[in-house]
Parts: sequence; C-alpha cells; structure tokens
Amino acid sequence: MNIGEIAKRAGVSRSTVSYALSGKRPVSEDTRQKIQRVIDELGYQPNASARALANGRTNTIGLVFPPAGNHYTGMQLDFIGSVTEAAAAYDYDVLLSPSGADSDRSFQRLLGERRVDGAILMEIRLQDDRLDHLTAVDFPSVAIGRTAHPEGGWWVGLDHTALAAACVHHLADLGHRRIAFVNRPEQLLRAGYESAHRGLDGFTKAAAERGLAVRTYCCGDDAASGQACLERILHDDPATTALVTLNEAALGGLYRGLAQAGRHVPRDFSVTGVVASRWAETVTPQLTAADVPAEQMGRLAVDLLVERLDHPDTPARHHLLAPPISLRASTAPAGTTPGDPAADLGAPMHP
Amino acid sequence: MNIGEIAKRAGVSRSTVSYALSGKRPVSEDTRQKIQRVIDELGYQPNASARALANGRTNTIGLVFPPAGNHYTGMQLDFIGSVTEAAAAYDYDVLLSPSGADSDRSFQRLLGERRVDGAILMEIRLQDDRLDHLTAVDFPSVAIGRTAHPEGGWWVGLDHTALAAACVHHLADLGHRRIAFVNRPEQLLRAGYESAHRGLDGFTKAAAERGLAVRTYCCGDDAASGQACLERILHDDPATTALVTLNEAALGGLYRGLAQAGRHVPRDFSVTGVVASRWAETVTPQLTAADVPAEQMGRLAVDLLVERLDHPDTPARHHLLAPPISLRASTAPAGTTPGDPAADLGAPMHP
DNA sequence: CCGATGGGTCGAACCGGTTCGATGATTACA
DNA sequence: TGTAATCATCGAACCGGTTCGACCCATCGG
Repeated sequence: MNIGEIAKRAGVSRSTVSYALSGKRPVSEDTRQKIQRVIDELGYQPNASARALANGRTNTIGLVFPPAGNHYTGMQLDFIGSVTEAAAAYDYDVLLSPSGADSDRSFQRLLGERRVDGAILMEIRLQDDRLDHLTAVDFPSVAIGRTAHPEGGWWVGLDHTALAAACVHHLADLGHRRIAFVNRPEQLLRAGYESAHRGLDGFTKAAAERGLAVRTYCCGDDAASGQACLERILHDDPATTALVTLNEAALGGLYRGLAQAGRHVPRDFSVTGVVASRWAETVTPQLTAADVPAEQMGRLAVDLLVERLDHPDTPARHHLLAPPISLRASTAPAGTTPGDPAADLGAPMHP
Repeated sequence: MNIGEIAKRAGVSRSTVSYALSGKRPVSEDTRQKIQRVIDELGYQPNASARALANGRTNTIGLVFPPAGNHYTGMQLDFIGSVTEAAAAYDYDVLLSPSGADSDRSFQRLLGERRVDGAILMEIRLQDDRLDHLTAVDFPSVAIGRTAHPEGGWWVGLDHTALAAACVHHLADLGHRRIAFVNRPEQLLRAGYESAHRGLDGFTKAAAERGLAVRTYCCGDDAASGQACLERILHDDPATTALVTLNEAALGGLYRGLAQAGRHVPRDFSVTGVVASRWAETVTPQLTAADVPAEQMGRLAVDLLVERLDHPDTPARHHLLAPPISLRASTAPAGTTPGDPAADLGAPMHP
C-alpha cells in the first residue's frame, strides 16, 4: 500500500520506484514495466500528505468566500463551480474556506498550516485586510474583484463603474429622467464591498453627467427585501420610471413590487442592471443587463494563480472585464404606449 | 518556522513541544509557558501535511458533486455552503471534487491519495457506482440522497416520493383533474438520479390513486427550456390546469410560458412542486411548494460523517426528511373566478 | 533508608514520500 | 586493453510532525 511495498514486490529500491513514477531520472524500460505491473496489480496511489510534505507543495488552492451571514448569490456558485473545474484541469484541488476576516481561524489555517499553495479570494472590499495580509507575507493569491488600489496586484475584476454607467446611459438614451439605484445590502456597502461602491459610483457620476434625478437604495439579498425596496422607491418618488440594480437576489422581489404597484415592465417602468445572465433570463420580462461573466472570471483567476505559482517572479497581471449590455426585454423608451404584447414576454427587444 | 526551531528557542526537545501543544502527556507549567511565548512570538503553526502524514488523518472532508455539464442549481449552492460551515464547526476543511463517475480521476485522487478522511456525495443515483465503490472499500462517506437500496447506509435524504405525492393531493383537493409533471432533464432521469425517479414515482402513483389525467415531461435546467416545456404541455393537452415541478431552474421559464399563453397563475393554472424556499419566494406569484431544506441537509450530512469518523463502529444511521408544503400563492381551486387581485401578487393565500 | 510511584523530559523511530551522492555495470573511445 | 563517460540503481538523509520507551528526579510509604 506504500512505496516501500511496491519496491519490495518489484525487487527494486524505493527511490527507483519514485523515479519510475516521476521520470526525473532515467529508469530502464524493463524495471519500469515491472514496477508498473505491481502498481496496477495493487492499485497503488502515492499518499498525498507524504508527497506534499516532501516537496513542499500541496497541489491544492484555497477558495476563500465570506460566511453565509449574507445569503449566497447565484454568482458565487458560478465562481465556485468554474474555479473548481479550471483548477482540476491544472491538477489542482480546491479547498473551500468560509472565511471572512483576516483574523478568522479558518483563514489562518489555510496559510499558516500550509494547506494550500495559493488562494483565490472572492467578495473583495476596497480596503481588504485579508488581501493586505496576503501581499504583506507575499503569499500567492489572486483576487476576484479589486481593491481601491489594485496597482501591482493579481486580480480579475469587473468594471462595475463602467457597467453601472452603461446602464444609466442606456436608460437616459431611452428618455428616462428619474431613476433609482438598487444596491446590495447596506451592511455590505458599509463594509466596503467593491461592487457596491464602484457600482454606486458609476451610477451616480453617469446620472450627474446626464442630468438625471436619482435616488439610491440599499436592499437585502432576498425577494422580500426587493419588494419592500421597490415600495420605498415609488413612495419616495412616484415619478420614477426606471431602476438599475446590482442585486441579483432582490430582482424577483423588485419585479413583484412593480406588478403590485400596477407598473408594467417595460411599458411603464424599465429595469436594468448588472446580473448573471442565468438570472436575467429567469425573470419575465427578461432583464436587459450587463451579464456578469462569472465562469470566465473563475477560469481567469485560476489561470493567473497557476501562472503565479509556476513562475514566482512573473510581474503581476490582471484582467478587467466590461461585458456589453445584453438587450433583452425589460427596458423601453420612457412614456411609450403599449406595443405588441408579445414583446413583453421574453421576445428580444431588438431582434 | 518548524517545530524544531521552536524547540531550540525554548530550550526543550521537539517532543516536548509536541506534547505541550497536544496535551497528550503532562508538561510542567513553566515549560508550557516558555514554549507558548516562543510560539506566539514567531507565530508558529504546525504544518498540516506533516501532521496529516504522522497521524493518518487530514482533517479534511471531500464534497463530491457532478461536473457542470448540467447547470448548477441553487440547491447545490446551499449544500456547498452549509456543508462547508458545518464542517468548519468541527474543525474540518472541505475539499471540492467536481467528479461524476466512479472512474473519474479527481474522484480516485480523493480516495487513493488519502486527501480526505471522509466524503459527502451529492446528486445520488438509484444505482450509484461511486457509492457502491465507497461501501465496498469501506470508506467513510455520507450521501445526500439515497439509492434504490439505502438499507444499512449512511445518508440524509428527502422523501421525494412523499413530497411529489403531497403536491398531487394538494392539487387534487383543489379540484384539478388534468395535471402535468415537469421533471429534471431527461439525461438525468436516464442516468438514474434519485430525485427525478422518486419524484416521478410519487407523482404517478398519487395521480393514479386520485384518478387524475397526467402527462409527464423532462425539462432542461434553464428558463428557456422551462418556457418550451410549458408550450408542449399546453399543446399536448390544452385542458391541463396545473403542474408539479422538481425543476428549480426551469421555474421562471414555466411562469413565462404560462403568461405568454395567457394563463393567469393561480386563477387559470396552478403551479406547485419541490423547490428551495429561496426560489419559491422569488417568483410571482410566490410558489406553493415543499421547501427543500438544503441547509439542514448539509448540516446533518456533516454531523453523520463526523460521527462515523469519530466512532468507526457505530451502526449506520440516516435522516429522511419530508417537509410540509408551504402554502403561498401559486395554487387555487380549479375553475375559480378571479378574486381579490392583490392575492395574485405575493400575499399569502392562506394567511 | 530503600524501593515503588509517577511527573517531566529526552532521544529515536516512524509516517510515506523525494532527492542527492555514490556505486556498479556498460559502452565509447583512445 | 585501459580509462572515461554514461546509464541504471541503491542507500541514506530529509520534509515536519507524533509517539513510544527510557531515563532522571522527587515524593511517598513501609
């Protein structure tokens, strides 16, 4: 069951078995076959812990995501899935760490106990102490998201500023003058989550540029909060005709609130935002939105991390993504009259 | 940085440091403090690989889920999250394995290379070769789901048969006579996924019992498929007045299809099924459904696995859950006339 | 005063791999 | 035919922990 056993049965030394397996030194064809036969027969596989101890690498990467205090969003699932798959392609395993704070025990274990060779961090904050710590100790890591000062860092991010701005321009082009912004929960905004901040920023600046009347809201990550938020929006300014949201999980609630208030989407009210396409296509009418390319981001993060692990001296690299807005069916010119009713039900707005 | 370094600086032997940390043999208060001071000063944490090698346990559990060929569903995310958190409470880490088949390399690595002490399997099939293999080699594992012959196994499952039947009875009680069943994708049904089979079974039997006219469908895990599926349902039997679904991801598409066909939910058409509550509450009107308690299931699975790891000779245990149907707003008596319009928009049907 | 008891510590072996330097057997070339 | 170069293999050390047996020294009981 261990390498010594294989060696004994094959009539060679342990080191020869090791070399036969790794190919780091030549082994005669004869002995190689003899060893391989024994291995096949016994179904031997080298012990991962022993190997990790000997050569100082675990062949595992850590995936750090915040605890479930806040609900998981669909995007996080996509990240987890795509990171796991991309890592498998490089022969890396993925260790999940439900860690938030720098001081978190689970987070410390990943690093201090050397369970992983590198880490990928999700849910980045503008000031991120985890990331500061990692760069301070020069631990190989890649962030999905970027801090306030991402220069010289390894990350793959989404240009939330530009995307939110694009949403505003889209609405402004359609003639909307009074629009609302539905952000992630206030707790996350206060904690400094970058998507919440940059998205808000992009929205505010673009709206100012276009001279729009705006109101911004924070909203819990669930349907009930979305519905409540929409009620507040219409209560605060009944003349609002459109909204931009970053909040996937609230989307269904926002739609419900609109229906309850008797506002038809998109005839009376336009909705857009930054949302994974899977969700955008789930609601009716389908959401015109900047589709978050979560799978691609996970893949890219793994690519970067593996490169950093393989070539420790490579200068830092990053990817900043800004996918275009996918035109679906949830936005329409302000103040239009009802058109073909079929257009409300999922048919693309611009075929 | 290693235990020898600590020993040297504290002026003791390596074994003494080890005993001071583990408490497996008495160490004088004096030396304990001296050692602790050095450890704090240097921020020492024992190397996980070395420890795993020495005492034969990695303190890691594997979470095996199928590759992304089929889209991830919200339920899977809930499992991943709750398993990770529950494991952390027991001081276990979670290693993700995107593995499907028994022969999968990634799956073999988990076991053969001893990367994990035990495993939790998701997406169980009635005949599950992975599970057969694990029980054959007596590898500690717990299934989320149950096979055709779950006797003597470790698992936590959902009673899909009973839940689907409950949905049928609920609809029959409301007077529906022609109902449809929307299952997971055909590919999964053919592969023997237990939820698809047992759900279908429970549906069919209960419908026969109640003398209902039924049609059953498989449906892809996405909104577009849901919409297409609903079109087929109404095409095949326009007199259908209700459906039961197991397919979370198709739900939005089913609703869209109904709206497009001019069927109002729940006035003209009732919808129910087995779905995580988060999703049931996202759609409008909110779905009357058996809420899948994914978080609880993940927690229970970890509890069982840890018990099995700690007491290898405990007889097998399991949990079979059958949550009640949560009455929301998507079902109504067959052939009713429109009631208070507010009832359509998310207010609970039975307050 | 002596032997038994036991708390505290140490050295050595071990877990299961990898890797370095050395050795013996071939082959190549002078 | 002797010697250098090459190839294949081996033994030993090492990675960083844990654990067993032995030892020393106090304390206690008879």
